Amino acid sequence: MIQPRPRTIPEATVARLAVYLRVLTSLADGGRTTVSSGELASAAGVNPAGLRKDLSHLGSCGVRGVGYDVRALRERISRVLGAERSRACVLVGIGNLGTALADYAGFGSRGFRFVGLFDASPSRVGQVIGNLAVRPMTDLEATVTATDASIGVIATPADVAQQVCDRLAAAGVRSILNFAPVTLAVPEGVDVRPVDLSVELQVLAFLGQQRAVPAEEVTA
Amino acid sequence: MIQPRPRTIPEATVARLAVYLRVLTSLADGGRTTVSSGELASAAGVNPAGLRKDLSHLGSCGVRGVGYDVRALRERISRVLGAERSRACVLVGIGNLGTALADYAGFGSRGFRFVGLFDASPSRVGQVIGNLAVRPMTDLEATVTATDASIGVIATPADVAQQVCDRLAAAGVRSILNFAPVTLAVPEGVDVRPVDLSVELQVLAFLGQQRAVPAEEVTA
DNA sequence: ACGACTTTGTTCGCGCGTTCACAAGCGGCT
DNA sequence: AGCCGCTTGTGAACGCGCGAACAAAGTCGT
Repeated sequence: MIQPRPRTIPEATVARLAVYLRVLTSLADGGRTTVSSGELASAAGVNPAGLRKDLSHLGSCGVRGVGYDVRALRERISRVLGAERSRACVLVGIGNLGTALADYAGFGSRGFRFVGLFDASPSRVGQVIGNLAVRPMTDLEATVTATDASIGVIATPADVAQQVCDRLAAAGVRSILNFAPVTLAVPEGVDVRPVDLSVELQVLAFLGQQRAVPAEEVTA
Repeated sequence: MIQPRPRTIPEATVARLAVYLRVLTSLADGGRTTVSSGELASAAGVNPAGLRKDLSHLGSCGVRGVGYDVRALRERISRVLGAERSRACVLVGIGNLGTALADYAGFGSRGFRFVGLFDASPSRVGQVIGNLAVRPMTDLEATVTATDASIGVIATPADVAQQVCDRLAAAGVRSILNFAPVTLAVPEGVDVRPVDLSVELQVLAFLGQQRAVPAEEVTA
């Protein structure tokens, strides 16, 4: 009875689990103690059957005829995602976006804590955000090593993102969240998750325009 | 010769097309005139065959034995995505994140222009970002109507995001990019694209942790 | 205590997206 | 002009994720 579950959870499911976790926390704050899959699915914007399948990946935790215990489910998802252990993150590029990220309280409650903020501009160095002072780029490697940070966030201009990425990877960071509008090249064993705001907007715009034209198609 | 192509492009392909567009622009700026699929795929971080299939959705545009003409391909993708026409966007919530979005020059070059910045806080109203002044929330509907804005960006705190969303939808906005960590409910015909930074971080952290444990699995 | 209702957990079938592999086509060289 | 090598475009197989339908199970009412 060592490994009752397959150990592999689809990436799409993981992303949804994080959403469920958010919704469950909100429900718990509202005083709810149990939820049905239908209700939770509606709150998360997904299909009820899919939600149950997602939850089945982490073993049975619901009660038939009743639903899920909000607190217990939250606890279990939190454990599976590893959100209970605090993860050290470093953030490079303290512009408006970097400041927003450093300031965002939502990270702390999800198990992420910034242990270093870095910027190349001397005018930014020394500035305090949250309860952390911005440090010069020269301190990057030492901080990563000292804090054993496993996650790096890149919020720099595009033209320096690759070299920042190289330094992070060389320092031992294995996971990188990249907000710069470039595709990063990384060595084997490091994964990058790109978040490109222009891409998001363009997809959105395209879907909107595609939804608008079918009238023309009918005329053909 | 009315509709030589199927008219429907998979959403995943659209997202990648936006990336190709970015890479092509970068290549054009570097003076390149032609690229092979392999080269472009490597620069975009995807499989060469997949890239060719993606490109095939918009008709043949490459030359066999040579590759793709950088400028022509860029032009065609740009046209398909509708990036040539300027789209009016409104942005609600001018905190650090909102300021970062309003300031980001990359949107303009991709066919998006902000026509209104809104914030509930009187202290923010009047502040000028880019070349636009922040306006009070009361002006929201009038601005959307007057500019025929089709895209709304929500960068507000979570607790007001839903009501902002409702107002945008009621005013005629059909596409919404949501940075607030909540799942928005929208009427039929409106689509929302959520960008939740906590979710991104959690997925990244989970993949990293999942990659770290298989050693334990070997012992079993 | 028994029956019926509610809700979970799972299994099946479908459609999509991705990947590999091959044929067609074009340029360059002789 | 003809051949060769390179690259595109497409067809087919594979795998995965998604959605719907069914059986198990537990609770509430009588």
